[in-house]
Amino acid sequence: MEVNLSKIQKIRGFQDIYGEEAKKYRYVVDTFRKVFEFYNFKEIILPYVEDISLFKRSVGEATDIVQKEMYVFTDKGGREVALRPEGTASCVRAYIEEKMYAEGGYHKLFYEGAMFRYERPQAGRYRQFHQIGAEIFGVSSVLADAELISMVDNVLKKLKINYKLEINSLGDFQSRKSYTQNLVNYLKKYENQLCETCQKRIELNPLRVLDCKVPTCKEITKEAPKITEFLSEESQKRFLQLKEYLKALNVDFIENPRLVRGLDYYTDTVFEFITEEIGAQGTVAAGGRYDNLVEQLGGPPTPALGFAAGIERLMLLVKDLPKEKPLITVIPITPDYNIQSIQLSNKLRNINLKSETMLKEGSLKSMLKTADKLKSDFVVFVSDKYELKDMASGQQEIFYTQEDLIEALKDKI
RNA sequence: GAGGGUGUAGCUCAGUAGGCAGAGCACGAGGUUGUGGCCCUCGGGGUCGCGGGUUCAAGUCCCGUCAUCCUCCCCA
Repeated sequence: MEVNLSKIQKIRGFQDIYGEEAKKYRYVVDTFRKVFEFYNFKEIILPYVEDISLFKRSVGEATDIVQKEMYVFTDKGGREVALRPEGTASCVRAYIEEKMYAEGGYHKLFYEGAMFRYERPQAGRYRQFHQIGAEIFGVSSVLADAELISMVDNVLKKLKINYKLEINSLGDFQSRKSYTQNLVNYLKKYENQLCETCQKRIELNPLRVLDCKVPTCKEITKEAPKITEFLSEESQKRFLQLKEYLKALNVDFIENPRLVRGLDYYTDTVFEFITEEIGAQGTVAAGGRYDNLVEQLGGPPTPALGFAAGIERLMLLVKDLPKEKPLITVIPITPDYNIQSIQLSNKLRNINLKSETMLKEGSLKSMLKTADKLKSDFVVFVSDKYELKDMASGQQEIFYTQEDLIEALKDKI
């Protein structure tokens, strides 16, 4: 078998992120991390591979994620494992496994990294994609819901992107159950008018029918019972309070009674930050409360909530990146000045100036051209003197000592 | 899983009716023997995504396949 190395390419739905894109990635992530820090969230670094049943039991056996999108394999020890398709499940598992509940108080955690879902790639969707998210364990107060949503709102504002926030309440387990029953009864009356997928949804995931884009389905669900009518008194109170807190925090939101989320574990608060600027995959961040999940996965009853943001989708919306430090490129006029040049570069770096030594040898003309390609803001020609060139204006100044040169540079930067 | 668009130089793309593989930009050298961007000259670069078929002859027509983009489904 002949193998042509030149033809190896990245596999479908995976990507190399480099250059400007890598900067955007870093910018999005760093913006979140800074805000997390001020909200006193602590980082948790989670495994990429988990026992497959973790996702079956949390995300939901019936969901598409579990049914058809997981990267599953058997390891050499015969374990059925999966590349994580989302972060909350692992985070909950860790919370229980590390017995964080025993430490008292409550826990605010954040994570970041790759997730894997075997789907057809399209705009803003990859098979390996990246999320950054946060979870709060051990708090039932609506204050937590409000602060979490407001925190995401803050980050998106810092990133200067256009979005809208939709919120809804799915109610507690009981109200969700009685609502679902009512909805199913209603939908059954119109079953043969619904689209094919919605007909299946009646059994599998009736709430999702509310989200259907098919016009006839929309028409039918318009008159359907609304979840808000089925909320328990407690859930209603919570939802009212959430809205009050959000207003107090100057967070603009839209109430969307049709908003349901795809994952099984949500209770009460759900929210979605949506944009219309990146095509069909408009959700950039989403989350909600999941008060039963910790217990479901074998931990003590623990109220919890969280969110996750799609880094690639946010990258599509980020327009301008923060300004970078100006670049000073040091060019030895002949190889005789190589040593002086590398020493000068080092000196500049040690005083926190960004410096590049011209590593490509050639005519002075070609070196200067390369310096231009590297987007140098300044060039220093090193000979028996130092000539500082401002690349934008083309003006040059001569210095006879490195000290004088550095003083002049400091003034300009 | 279903539907549609696109694969020709590093990049963006042209390639008419099947008849020698092209342009612009980028890259390299020179014009300017110590100075980038503008201009001029010259130059290096291609398994035309891959495999098969039709034909005297295929980038062009046919079949398959892979990749990519977009849409549905679903999700961040």
